[in-house]
Amino acid sequence: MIQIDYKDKRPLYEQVEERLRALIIKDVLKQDEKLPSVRALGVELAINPNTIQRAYAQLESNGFIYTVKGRGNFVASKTIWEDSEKKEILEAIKTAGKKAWQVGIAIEEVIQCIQNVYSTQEGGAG
Amino acid sequence: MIQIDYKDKRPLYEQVEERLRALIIKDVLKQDEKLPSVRALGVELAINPNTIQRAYAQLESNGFIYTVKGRGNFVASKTIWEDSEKKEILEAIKTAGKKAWQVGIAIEEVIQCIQNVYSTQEGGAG
Amino acid sequence: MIQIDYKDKRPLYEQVEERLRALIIKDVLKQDEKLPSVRALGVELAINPNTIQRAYAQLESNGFIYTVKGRGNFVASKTIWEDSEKKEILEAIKTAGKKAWQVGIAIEEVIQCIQNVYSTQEGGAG
Amino acid sequence: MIQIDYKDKRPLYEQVEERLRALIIKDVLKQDEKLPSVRALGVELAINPNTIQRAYAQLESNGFIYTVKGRGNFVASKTIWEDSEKKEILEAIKTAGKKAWQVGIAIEEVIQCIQNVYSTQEGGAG
DNA sequence: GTGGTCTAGACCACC
DNA sequence: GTGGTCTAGACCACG
Repeated sequence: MIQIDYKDKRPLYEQVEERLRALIIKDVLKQDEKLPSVRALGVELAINPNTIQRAYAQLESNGFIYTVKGRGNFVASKTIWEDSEKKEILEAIKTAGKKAWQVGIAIEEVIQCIQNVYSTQEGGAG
Repeated sequence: MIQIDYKDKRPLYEQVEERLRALIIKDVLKQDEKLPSVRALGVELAINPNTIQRAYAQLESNGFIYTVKGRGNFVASKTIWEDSEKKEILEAIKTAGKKAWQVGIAIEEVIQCIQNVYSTQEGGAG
Repeated sequence: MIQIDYKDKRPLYEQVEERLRALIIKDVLKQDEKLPSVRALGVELAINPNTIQRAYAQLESNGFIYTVKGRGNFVASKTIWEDSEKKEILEAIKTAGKKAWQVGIAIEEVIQCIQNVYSTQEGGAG
Repeated sequence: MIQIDYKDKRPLYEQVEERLRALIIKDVLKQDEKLPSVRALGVELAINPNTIQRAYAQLESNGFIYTVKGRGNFVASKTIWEDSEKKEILEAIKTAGKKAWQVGIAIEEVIQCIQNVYSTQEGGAG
């Protein structure tokens, strides 16, 4: 399902969280679909279930999944996280843009870079 | 000179490093200008000199400052870090752009956002 | 595991770093093998764990090992450092060769010296 | 006469020593020629005379110059340092060669590298 | 138990 | 005075 990179310096739970969030955003995991249990995913990734638990807790508090006691974890509706996620990403773009301006990168170069990304993604994945 | 945010969860030395790097990039600290001594800055920020030392060491190994034993730390020439810094920033923009594409933000909105940043910066500071 | 030379004037962390790097290069420490913990090696060498920590940090930033918080330090893949290491060594040979030329050592003598080293190594270890 | 690089991390006195040693080895400074006084060189390089003094002391203890109280410092005879200098350089070549062997650099490549240095030097300087 | 950060205080080399 | 190293001891985050 997902892949752990032990050479990544971030904590494991953060990696698990990021990977799952990506799957949800890309709609690989559909709304109301059940996620693997903490134990199952723990076994699959050879990771302590506590670590998986923590990743799930983060995802829940960010609105990406919801938990039903005794049943498991399920993908939440897009409507819950979509707006805040978009806002966060635009914020990141602003910050990066500011830095680009500071080191004197021309706006044309930045826009060119963005257009490259979009055309590559649409061509490669779409 | 700089300000520490104790609510920030990143390590102190990283904050100090980031703040000083920003000052150097914005050309507030000019080439060959002397930085405050580790002890002086330590006192000013109420931080242990060792922590300042670590920040300076990082800045040096990234080419932003150079150190002369017994004399102090000085701002290095732009030419040393300029290229790698630009590359890093464009990389950040790519990453952010990718995420924007994934959550379905239109490219026009991203470009609009960038243009806002540039016009604000040029008007406000330039 | 390794040996500290207190007559050596270089800092302790640099010695530790050098010794471990040598073990990695010689393939005594294999890829993904776990290094001793900072505390354990500190006890073994009668050195403060912070000093070991610094050596490990340097090795990591040079790509010789990778660190997983809460797990330990592990030997990285050769492919990461191999090229830069080779370049560095050839640079050292150039510098030494230049000096040899300056004091008037004949090229034949230098080559003879190199050949001795290689035949000794291949006979003694290989 | 010589040039100081403030971005060089080695102590100043070591740089001064190295530069002067190079001039002596290359025979730019001939035997029994007078070196500038510590004060004069200090002024020229905008360096504390104590630092120059230390460099001269090192050069003297290594046999490259000799001091006559009240007269100044003079270049010593080649015969004094030539042998030890050669030995030291060959030692450096051995060490570098050993490292080259360890990372698997072919002996042909090392020899090629040496030959390049020699032909370049003889062509460029002679 | 693992690494990572931080402090306080010491000592050294350099200028 | 400057930076650089080292120690001892503490606390935190991670698994």
